[in-house]
Amino acid sequence: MLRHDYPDQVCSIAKALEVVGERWTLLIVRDVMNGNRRFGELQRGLGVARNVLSARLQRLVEEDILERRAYQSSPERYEYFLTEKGLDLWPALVALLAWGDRHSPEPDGPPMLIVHKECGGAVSDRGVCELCGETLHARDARALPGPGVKPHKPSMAATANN
Amino acid sequence: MLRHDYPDQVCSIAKALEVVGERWTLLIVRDVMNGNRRFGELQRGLGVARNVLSARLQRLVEEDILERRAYQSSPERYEYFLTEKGLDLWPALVALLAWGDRHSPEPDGPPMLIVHKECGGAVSDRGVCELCGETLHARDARALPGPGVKPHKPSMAATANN
DNA sequence: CGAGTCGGTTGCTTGACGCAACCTTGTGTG
DNA sequence: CACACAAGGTTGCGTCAAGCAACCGACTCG
Repeated sequence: MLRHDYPDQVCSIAKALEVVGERWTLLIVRDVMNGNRRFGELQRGLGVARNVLSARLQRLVEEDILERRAYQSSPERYEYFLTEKGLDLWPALVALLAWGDRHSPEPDGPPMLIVHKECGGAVSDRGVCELCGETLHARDARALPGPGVKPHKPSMAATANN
Repeated sequence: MLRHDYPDQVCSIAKALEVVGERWTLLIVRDVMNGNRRFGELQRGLGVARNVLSARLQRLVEEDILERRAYQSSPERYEYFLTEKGLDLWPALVALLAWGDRHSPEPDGPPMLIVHKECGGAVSDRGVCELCGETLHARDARALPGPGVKPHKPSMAATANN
């Protein structure tokens, strides 16, 4: 994505896409939601160029979608966590995931499942638990590897905690 | 966005973004949903470069998200309509719209409102009517200019029919 | 004391995007 | 009949973001 702004667009969809519409950004948010918090983890998991990942993380921190916290000093090492604003992207991610599952299905089934932590029910494209009917948020759900998953990427199974 | 694919990513979010994650694509879908069906309308409304719009429309037709229909011949002129697959992006657009509204609010209120056609109720970030509680789809809702709207872009008020 | 880890940065190359000009088929205007 | 204009693109070119590999500083481990 070149210039990441959409001038002359007053719509909130456009404003949202100015931030999260850049290449890799939404996938970074997804990975952090799934528990990949460190630069190296994200880089290996996504296969994104390191300089691009660096730029995205910086932008996401600036936009208050991620928070950078040191988890050790000397040398300083950092982890990235989702803020409330970042966690709030969950419904959009769930909607995109459901769309992808519906319209370009894997032969063996979806590679990633979202389930309600509390009752284990599947989560609908609207982020609603299909078992108990509750409207869920990021912290209420968990990602699991689905039947269509290929090997090597266990990170998908992690929990969305902050 | 450079190469629009995300190799090594088996997740359905990544697959969805391979198609609709390109710059302009989701805004084109939004505009078509709002009744802008022609090349010139889309180009003027979005301010996108004509060659890029051309490429996006072609890709969207290939991906079965849009359908290209002639509305006259000699000279042949075309309109673009959403397929079921395209209409099915509605929940994702609504989620992004709601996120944008919540986290980068306009001083005068949201520039675009989504309402349930049948009862006029506001639509939540999950695409659910807040008045009657129904879970909605693209055809059940309509976009209206909101209080924060600036002049010149009446197209937002059009109806989502196919 | 050399290799590896972590979290980046730097420099170079590639290719998507923005812009303006042009094209084709047709209508309307003097 | 010439000319302007509309619609729906296509073409060519310059620029800037993305991809890639190499490097760096601080520290640990064998």
